[in-house]
Amino acid sequence: MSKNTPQAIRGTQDIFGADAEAFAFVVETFERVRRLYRFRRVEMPVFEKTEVFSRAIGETTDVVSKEMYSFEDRGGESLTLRPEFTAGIARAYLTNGWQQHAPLKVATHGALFRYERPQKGRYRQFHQIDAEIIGAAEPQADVELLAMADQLLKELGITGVTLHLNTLGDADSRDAWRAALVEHFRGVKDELSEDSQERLEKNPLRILDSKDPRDKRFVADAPKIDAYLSDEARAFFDAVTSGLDAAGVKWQRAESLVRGLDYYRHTAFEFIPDEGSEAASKLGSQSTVLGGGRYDGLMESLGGAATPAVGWAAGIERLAMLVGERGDERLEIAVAAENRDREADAAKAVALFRQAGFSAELFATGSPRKRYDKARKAEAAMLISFDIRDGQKTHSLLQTDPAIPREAEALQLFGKHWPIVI
RNA sequence: GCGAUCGUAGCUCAGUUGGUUAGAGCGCCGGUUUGUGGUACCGGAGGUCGCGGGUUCGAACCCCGUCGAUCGCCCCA
Repeated sequence: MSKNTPQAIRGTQDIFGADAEAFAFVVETFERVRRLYRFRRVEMPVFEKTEVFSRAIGETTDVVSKEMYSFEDRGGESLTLRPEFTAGIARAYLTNGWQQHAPLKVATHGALFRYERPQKGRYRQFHQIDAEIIGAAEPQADVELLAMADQLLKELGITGVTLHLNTLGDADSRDAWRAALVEHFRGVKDELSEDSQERLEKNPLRILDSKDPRDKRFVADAPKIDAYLSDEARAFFDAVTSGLDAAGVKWQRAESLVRGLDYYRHTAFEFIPDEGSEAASKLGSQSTVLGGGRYDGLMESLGGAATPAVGWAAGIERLAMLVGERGDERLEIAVAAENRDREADAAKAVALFRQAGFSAELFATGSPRKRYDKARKAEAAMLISFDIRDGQKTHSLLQTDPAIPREAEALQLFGKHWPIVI
């Protein structure tokens, strides 16, 4: 590579080959499943006014305080490349009067941006699929959303991943629990890890899933959310779990699962690879493959009326790492021109096949005597060769197993123009 | 932001305690062989050894810096 060639931006990816096929498979499967659940497709802007994210996600979160790609446009307005979908969708809901469609089920996918150090399963420009139900207060909405996530993972063929489920309660429950946690950990502050001492001020809930052994001792006997749940919050969670059981969605309770963003209430969940599973090793140190929850307070933070909502998002790259190798689709027909004077015929044949809906590839460059071998390496279901031998135009056909559907049709089409010799 | 490992041909990698003009396989291009055949052989193109400085008679190799990649911490999808 010339030193004159600009390099790609750190943390961006040029996805190609098997990785690109796996990526496309994830998106295609998502599109199919979201139609099954009647989620409507939305397309969203890639950037928004910065305040859309800072107000919705929370000023003190890492995402807002240090990971946003923000810049001023020519009018001096602060804009930000979306670090997530939910805030932008909430803004669109309010801006466009989508209340008229409530309860509204929407789905989207695309690129997101976060300024972080890249590592396995983690990029500065990454991609997510996303599903939201807005304007639905009932636990059935949570159940439907989770059932869709569960079915998606199954249809992707992903195993060894389990739904971890928790409730953060309503606003009052969450605040009371938070206060109790702060009190509990403040008593042993000096013995906590440095990170957790900081978390005590910024985000005490996060101490619960600290990996540091110094913290784990105190996490075990920390106050549990269950003791602070209001009757309504408890009934809501019970309805979600029994709904999941009825829908056949396997789940496990994760009392210390909290989600990083400020707007979550009630249901919070993540799909996480089982420890020691193949999925876990494929993902490196990234664990969450799909995560989300209920965000009943978010619309108000953007100046809208209180609107209950639930949603989730999943990293396409992470899912793609779990779906395994997906090669290119098999070439149906390879056409070789083994003589320069047959190149026109070969090109014509390829055009005919393509117009009839067959995938076809032409091999008519480089040394004529090597074109057959090149065509052979394409491993097509059918190989047709044009040549001239002893002054006679010849056509040969090689078929390999398994045969393609419509094989007879392809042969007939070819036979209309050239005699076949087998 | 912090830490560890790594940068040699388009790709995967050799390269001895520092010692002539830097190598292989694959791929690419050409030629020969085979002639219903994924063969074999021959040849060719392609590298300021990431970049900059230092040590040395001499650096791909040692030292410093820098850029990049990978993996981990934090956090997250």
